[in-house]
Parts: sequence; structure tokens; C-alpha cells
Amino acid sequence: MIDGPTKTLPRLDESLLTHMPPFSRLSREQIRQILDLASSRRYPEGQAVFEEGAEAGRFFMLLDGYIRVIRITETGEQIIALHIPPGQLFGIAKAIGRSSYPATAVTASESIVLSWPMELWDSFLSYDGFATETYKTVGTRMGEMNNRIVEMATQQVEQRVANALLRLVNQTGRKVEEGIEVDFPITRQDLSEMTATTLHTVSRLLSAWEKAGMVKSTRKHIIVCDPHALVVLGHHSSKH
Amino acid sequence: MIDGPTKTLPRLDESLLTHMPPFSRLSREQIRQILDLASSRRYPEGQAVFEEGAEAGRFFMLLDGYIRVIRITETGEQIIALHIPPGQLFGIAKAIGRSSYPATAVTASESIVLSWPMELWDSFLSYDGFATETYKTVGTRMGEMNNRIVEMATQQVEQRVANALLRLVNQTGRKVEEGIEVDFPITRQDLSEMTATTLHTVSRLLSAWEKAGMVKSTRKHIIVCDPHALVVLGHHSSKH
DNA sequence: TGCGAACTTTGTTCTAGCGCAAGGTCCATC
DNA sequence: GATGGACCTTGCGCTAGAACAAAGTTCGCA
Repeated sequence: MIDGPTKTLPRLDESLLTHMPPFSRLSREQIRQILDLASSRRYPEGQAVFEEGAEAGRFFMLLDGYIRVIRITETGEQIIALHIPPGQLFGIAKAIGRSSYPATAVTASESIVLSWPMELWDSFLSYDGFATETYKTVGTRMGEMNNRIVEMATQQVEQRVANALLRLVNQTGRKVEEGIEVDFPITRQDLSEMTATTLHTVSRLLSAWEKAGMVKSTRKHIIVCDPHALVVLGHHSSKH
Repeated sequence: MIDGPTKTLPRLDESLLTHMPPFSRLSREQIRQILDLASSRRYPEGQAVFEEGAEAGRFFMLLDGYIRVIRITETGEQIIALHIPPGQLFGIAKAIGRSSYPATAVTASESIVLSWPMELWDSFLSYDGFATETYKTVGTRMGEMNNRIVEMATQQVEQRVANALLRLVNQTGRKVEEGIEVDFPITRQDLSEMTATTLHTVSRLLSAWEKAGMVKSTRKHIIVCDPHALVVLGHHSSKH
């Protein structure tokens, strides 16, 4: 079966949303209403869901997969701003008083996404708990950005990469035999775009950490074996 | 006359708020109500209005002066996150779903500040235009943080300092005979904390720019004479 | 009017990590 | 099962800018 770009998948079940924070205080009927207004769509890995600067016509909830929020400079460099795990809203330009998307959203792995027309935003705000949860999300993301600025301003590359990797496994980690694995395909290049360094430096660091038994990595996969050791590295004072 | 810490200055005039965006759509009576609930206070230069991590008991509006939003690392380094010009709300933790302040606010020059107990926040949200303007402010600040991350990740020190200086004169500049002057006392150290570099490097850059006739600076004062030349410097490609 | 603290300048040395280069490995596709 | 593209590794030299150092300047205040 082939899905057209904005086609709806087989009827969505209420249980999809009942445990997602923005909707968790709603009744089954309310959730039914919300689902009936939603489009759902599957995106293969690496697809753009929306582009920076485009008119913010819809807002989204990630049901499954991972979203990478990126920005691109005039000179073509990519910066990865954020990874979004399942269960979160994204593309919520209206929540920060914008009418266009401030960044590009790309799937980091195959993903299932719900979306609604932005015209419905104001009506969603009146659902119990929705506004609160939304602004909490905004606050969290702001906090993350802030921490990132502080990190980039004060820490060495090794510490930044260690911290970025820790954040990834904390937020999106999947337990495997040897440790905790980042739950989506990730390259050295990706990590370098998250930490403002080069893929070469990331590669060298991962090699060194692998020799020290702290991580294990293969093509596009990274397993953290000894998180504590990474934490130590990450806290390692500052530029002294 | 000596003001106690939370004392109210002589009765506040409605005209103070009528042209501030968050309140500009309100009637004279509504503004009167709001002012009657406010405390106003004068802070000398360099005073903390609130500290990172403290319980967010009040929210604020800057009437006059400048606020510097800073964060401090475990190792004691300061990062300047933002400067807030008169007419803006700050310390609005509730707007991003937080119960504590995410950063420290210090006056960059002598300032006059209104404040209200955070318990009033929800009631303020129902004033026409207040919520919209507030979330726009949040969005703008998020955008600035985002740009800063991109800048730090892709640009050289010289470009970052040039851009930071341009932003300062654009947002807070005062026209003087020789050009545009930053409207509050600012040291090389401050500029370095805004751009993740050292005061030495900033000093060298300013010296060079002064020789080239682009700026004029004295102790704690910087005048930009040739903004266009700085713009050119700031856009100067990237790390190539 | 003289002292000390805060701020600024400028020179020199040193290094983290980037740029460049080359080669290796994995994987999809035909 | 061969070809090409995407991804990864490693070595080496170089440079932006931090660190270190020392002296000069401005200002508030006793």
C-alpha cells in the first residue's frame, strides 16, 4: 500500500495519545475529536517535515521515530540544534508568536507524525493541560539551547562531544547487551554538527574512547558502555 | 529620599505603560489597575534583580535602563546571554513553564523596574494582547539564542565580536556626533563574555578597528562610526 | 593629591584542534 | 562480484586565538 503525501493511515486508535503529556488529561472523547482532525504520515529516514522560513501552516506531534532540528547558514554549513523524541510536539511556531518555522525539521530515522492545521492551534490551547505542557516544552528547549551556549563558550571539544553523546543516550538511548545505544542512525558528521567541531575530531575521540572501553561504535551506530566515565570527561573542569 | 528595597516610588503615571507593547491595547483604567498592583524600584548599576535558580516569585518590566542576563558556570565563568532594553518584560518564568529563574538578571546601567507577584501572571494573560506579545518576546529571544549558537559554531572570533557589537548598537544604540554609541557602560570583558573569547582578543580587535576608523572607544564606552564596515566584517564568509 | 582598584593595551609563547591528504571499510545496486 | 558512493580512520603541518606577562591609563575616593 502506498501512502500519498498527506494521506491518512488506517484509523488511529485513541491509545496513541492518551499517554502523551500534552493530551494526558483529556477524555477519550476529546482525544477522538483531536485524532479525527489529524493527518498522520510516515516519513522515511532523512526526509524534511518542514523547512526553515516556510509559512507555518501545520503543527506536529511525533508518534514514533526521531526528528532532527537543523539550521543551515548562508555558506551551507549545517548545525543540528536539537533531537526530538517520540511524544513531543514540534513545529509549534504559534507558541512562540511566529508565523514561519524557525528551523528545518528532518527525520533522523523512519518516523510517524501527526499534524494539524495551525488554525486549530488556539482551540487546542483550551484543552486542559495542553497549554501548560506546551510552554513547558518551550521552556525545556530554551534551557537546552542555553546550556549549549554555555557549553560552547566554556568547554573544550572533548567535553562537548562527551556531553552531547551523554545527552543522546539519556534522551533517546536504548538498552542493549553492551550498554546503551543511540536509538537512531548517527554519523561522526552528525555529532560534529551538534558540537561545532569536525568529523575528524569526533572520529579521533570515538577511537580513543573505544580503546579505553568507554564506547563501542560501528558505522552509524554508537553504544555507550561506561556512561560514568563519559560524565567524568564531560565535567572535566573547563578551559583552564 | 531613600527607597527601601521593595518600596514604591511616587505614584506612577499611566503614560508609563501605554506605549509598551504588552499593554498597548489596554484602556487607561486597566493600566491603572495594573500599576496599582506593581512595585517599582530603582537599581544602581551592577545590581542583581534576581538570581539563577531562585524561586520565581515575581515578574518584571524594565522601564528604564538595561538588564544583562547572565549565566555562571560551576567554575565561575560568566556568560552574557542577552541584553534587555527598556519596555520589555523579563523574569517571566511562568511563560515558559518554569517555577525558578533560568538565569541571573543584573542591571547594566542604573535602571527602573516594575514588578508584580507571579501569582498575578495568569490574570495578566487575559488582558488583550498581553499573551500574544509575551510569546512573541519569548520567540524573539529564542531566535536570538539560536542565531548565537549558529554564530559560535560557524564564525571566527572577529566576526562574532563584530556582530555582537552591531547587535548592541542596533538594539540599544544612541546617536552621537561621531556615530552610534552603545547606550550603557560596557567593558572589553563584557564583550568577551558575549562572544566566548577573552578580553585581550576583544581589546586587540577594537584597537585594530579604531585604527581603521570604524569605531572609537574609551573606557567603558564604544562608538561605532562605520557600521557598514562592521557588517562587512561580520558577514566575512565563515571558517573556510 | 595621592592611593588603589578597575580597566585597557600590547608583546610573546604555546597549543587545541582545524585543514588537508590519503587510504580503508561497509553497503546498496546492478 | 564488481562498481560507486557513503562513511570512517589516521597522520601531519599549521594557525587562530588562548595563556601568560607586564605595563599603562582612568577614575573614585580618602
